[in-house]
Amino acid sequence: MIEQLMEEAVSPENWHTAWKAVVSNDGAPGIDGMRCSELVEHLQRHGEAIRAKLLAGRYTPSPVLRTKIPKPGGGERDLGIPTVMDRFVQQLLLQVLTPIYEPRFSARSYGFRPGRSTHDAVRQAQAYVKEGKSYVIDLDIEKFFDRVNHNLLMHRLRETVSDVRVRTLIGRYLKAGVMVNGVVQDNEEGTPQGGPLSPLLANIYLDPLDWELEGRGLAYVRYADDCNIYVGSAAAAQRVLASIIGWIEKKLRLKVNQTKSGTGPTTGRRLLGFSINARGVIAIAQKSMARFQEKVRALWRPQRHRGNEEMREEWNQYVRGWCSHFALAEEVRWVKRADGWIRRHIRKYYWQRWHCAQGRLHAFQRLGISRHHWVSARSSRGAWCMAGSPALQAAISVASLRRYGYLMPSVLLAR
DNA sequence: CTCCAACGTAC
RNA sequence: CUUGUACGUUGGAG
Ligand SMILES: Nc1ncnc2c1ncn2[C@H]1C[C@H](O)[C@@H](COP(=O)(O)OP(=O)(O)OP(=O)(O)O)O1
Repeated sequence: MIEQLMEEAVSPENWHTAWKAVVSNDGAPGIDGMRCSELVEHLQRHGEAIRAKLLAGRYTPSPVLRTKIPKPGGGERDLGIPTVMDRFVQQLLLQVLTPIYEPRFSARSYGFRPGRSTHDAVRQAQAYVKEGKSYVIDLDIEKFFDRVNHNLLMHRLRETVSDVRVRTLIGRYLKAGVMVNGVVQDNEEGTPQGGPLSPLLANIYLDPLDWELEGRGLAYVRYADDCNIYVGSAAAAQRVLASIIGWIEKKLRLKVNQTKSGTGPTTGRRLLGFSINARGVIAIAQKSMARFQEKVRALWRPQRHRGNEEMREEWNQYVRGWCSHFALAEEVRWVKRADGWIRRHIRKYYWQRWHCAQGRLHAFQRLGISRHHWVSARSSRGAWCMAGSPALQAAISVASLRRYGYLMPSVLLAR
């Protein structure tokens, strides 16, 4: 059964879902310039030949296309974009390897895994803090995907994947090379940032780290290369940090990113866009909040070709998505509670761009919301906006977020 | 539960 | 012409 993994990979059903996945992503072409929309035709024409090559273990992937994108924190990310065909083949492998590896992975690993979310990871971290482990060792690996060691990874794969064709194909993908400015270069390490299989390979590569941490009885969560270990004291944190860095460099042959990694109280350190204080309250991390504010300002900048209704719609869909992720944070929960309360008392809501502080003040006073729960007119300028679904829920004062630690609900006039 | 579209976040 | 995995929100077809 496990000997015929490649047969399973090229089965009609797997073939079809892999094709669906690549086409629905609708990503950019690789070095051959073939678009996702052209994949259907290509598979109809060469599908059988490709299937035969895969089964014979004679398929050779193309190099990936090097594209640079800016990272949120500054710096550049080197993407490696495989051709649409190679993304399809990797998708075939991903779909058969995932059910094999999923049950073997640690329960504390959350990144890139089906059925596991950032929320699950943060809630687990919160549980640790509530147990009194309010110091964290935050480990981040330097250029993680780009530095994955081929030999080590292939050894890992040998332990669980018996089908040689699958293993050699993965090996070829790792060594497929990159095209930079039209010139193909060899690569001796790394798995491409942009390969459908890369996230799974990354988890396979870091799997021993999970077992090492669990073996040491440490309380931790891991999301891709971002590993957070929770301990009860600053001294323990320092001790564990040094020891784990050594282990990672020796056993995993990876460098720990010294600038991103460190130890400290959980308050002020960020985990997946959140921060957790000593009492276990989850808040929006400063960096994520800053990004949000930046985006809000851009969204609200008046533009000629953009009408008011259009702006409002754009804003609503952005905030809906944003709030769905940060719904775990206390600030957003507070707004939602306030919204429920406001809904019960007011039928009509109003969307406004510029401040109208007096009107709001009166509205709040009529509603019995006390003064310290809202913002001064000075700090609110230009920053009032509506949160949530088109039906509206509450307004948020971006300017006051950090000062008060909560999102401010605001209510408004009739339409 | 599967699939389609739009959008958001994490890495 | 910005790739990938995963999760989530809204809407739609079964
Ligand atoms: N947009 C993306 N597309 C594809 N892969 C990504 C993307 N973002 C992150 N990854 C993958 C590849 C990264 O090696 C890995 C960890 O991300 P991240 O820690 O942000 O950067 P990095 O480890 O490559 O560099 P560094 O940590 O040194 O800044 O997750």
